[in-house]
Amino acid sequence: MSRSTNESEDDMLSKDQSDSPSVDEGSSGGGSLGGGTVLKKGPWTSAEDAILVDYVKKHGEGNWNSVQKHSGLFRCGKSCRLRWANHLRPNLKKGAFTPDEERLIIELHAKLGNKWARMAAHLPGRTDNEIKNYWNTRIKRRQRAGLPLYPPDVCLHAGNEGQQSQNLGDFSGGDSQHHDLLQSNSFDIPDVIFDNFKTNPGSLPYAPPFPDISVSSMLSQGLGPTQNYSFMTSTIPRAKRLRESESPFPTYSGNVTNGLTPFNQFSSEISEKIHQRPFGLCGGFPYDPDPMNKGSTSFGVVTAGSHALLNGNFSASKVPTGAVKTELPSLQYTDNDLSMWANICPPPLEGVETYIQSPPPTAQVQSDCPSPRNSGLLEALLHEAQTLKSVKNQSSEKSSNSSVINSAEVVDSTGQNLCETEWEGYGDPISPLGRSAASVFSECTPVSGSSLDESPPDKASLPESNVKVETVEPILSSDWVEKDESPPVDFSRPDALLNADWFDQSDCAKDLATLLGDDFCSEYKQMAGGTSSWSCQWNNMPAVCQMSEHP
DNA sequence: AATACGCACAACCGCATGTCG
DNA sequence: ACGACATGCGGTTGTGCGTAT
Repeated sequence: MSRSTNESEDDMLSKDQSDSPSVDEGSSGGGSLGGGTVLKKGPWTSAEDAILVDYVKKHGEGNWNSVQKHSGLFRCGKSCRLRWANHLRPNLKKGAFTPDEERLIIELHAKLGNKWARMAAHLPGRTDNEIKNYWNTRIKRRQRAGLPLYPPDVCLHAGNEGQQSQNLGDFSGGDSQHHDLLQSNSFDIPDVIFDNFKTNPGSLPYAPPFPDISVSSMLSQGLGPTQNYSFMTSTIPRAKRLRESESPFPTYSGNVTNGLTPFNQFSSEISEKIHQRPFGLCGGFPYDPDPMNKGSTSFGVVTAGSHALLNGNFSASKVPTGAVKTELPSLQYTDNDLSMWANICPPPLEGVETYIQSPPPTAQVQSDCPSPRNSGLLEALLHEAQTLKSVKNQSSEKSSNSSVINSAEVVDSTGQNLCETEWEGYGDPISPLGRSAASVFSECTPVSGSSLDESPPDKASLPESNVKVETVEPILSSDWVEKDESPPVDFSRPDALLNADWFDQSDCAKDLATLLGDDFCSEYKQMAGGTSSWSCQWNNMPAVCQMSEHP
């Protein structure tokens, strides 16, 4: 931002002032108005800026097309508006982004996706173009380095922050909000959430045991789980954020104690975002809903913005059927994409096993399931929660991992990819929520080293064939770590699959490891071995989506 | 010193949306 | 309801600078 075209523009100034602007059709070319007037294009000169500023002072913003008429500027209204908004507008903040701003951008992008204008609304003095440029260069850098787009703690915060922010009002009108965000210096998870979760240590960290109640009714009644509804955010343990403290991203250690209820915040946003971002609260993440992209391909759904690309884990064998954009964080589904949900939505509650065993879900379950398309994101959440709940119930009814093994065997016998089905059990691959666990892994993998942006990926040096799950030390619970006991398989945890014996031995495990990336494994190993705080995080995790008010 | 490359930035373009007659 | 117009937004491209080779 420090760069200014004015210096070079000044050189052009004399020329532009002496020459008719209409003939400036140099390298930048020129446009023409209907009347035959050739509109100038390319860099703005100081003189033009002055003219535009003067015009705005006199006439105010707006009526950009009349600028050319009244001010003599040979610029189209669009160009004038852009110039004003990005450079001439008062209170514009110039210079590099501060760490706080960078952090906020990341947070906002995690929430909003490529909604630069909305993000800019949270960054006083910054323009959408600035933010966009910053982000684009940033993702290029990270993409090149094979790093996840978001710092792990951002993944953790994103949903929560989004929830919090909703109580502060709509984004569009949320000047107060972004001030709060900036001033509070607190993107941390409210401690109240963690405290709450301590009372529910057995609850699913990312598998919300939603009660069988209508989400829409919850919305309509304005009630819902309060502090415990932090579903996706809590999938990223705090330990990751601790690691993040070593990153160039500032670590926000303050506590958000605004007394707001995340669910209320969330729910208030749902209706607004359902259509534009069916991915939902965490849909801002450019996560691939399907960690392996298999669901996408198998159902012919293009998951634009698949982060597999960004992570360098993209498999050529899984090229989506459509055009793949290298970056579409907002992951907005097309109607076609959404329409698929109705066909792949597993039945609630008891349907998981059936769902897992069933070959193509398309022919399966749909009737009872409120599809995200039909009923909105929250219903999708509910659906997933129910699915997860079923999984958990199964795993608890039987011995810790037998149910999944059975499911896996069944699936294997049907020829369906175990990994796919297993992950589907945690979320529809195409569902906007399907990213819940796996995509978090791929996206929010903690990054060791001192720089998230610069540190090269470890995975690059690891041959895929060497990816063995047993090399990945499962996230350890501090209890049995100290006791040197074999940990029970807790399928409520994303790493449970890696810990399970079946996983070690299955071919799909290798596939999964390959698809998730070696960094997934190695970093989990790092987490397990590098810090015990990670293991503690699961125990202290907020009861994701657990509604204490609705046991 | 010359070149290639990456980065940051500015600006343009196309499309979507809103407003008004 | 419809079309024209204005505006906003996001994606993309062009350009200059700094740095590495």
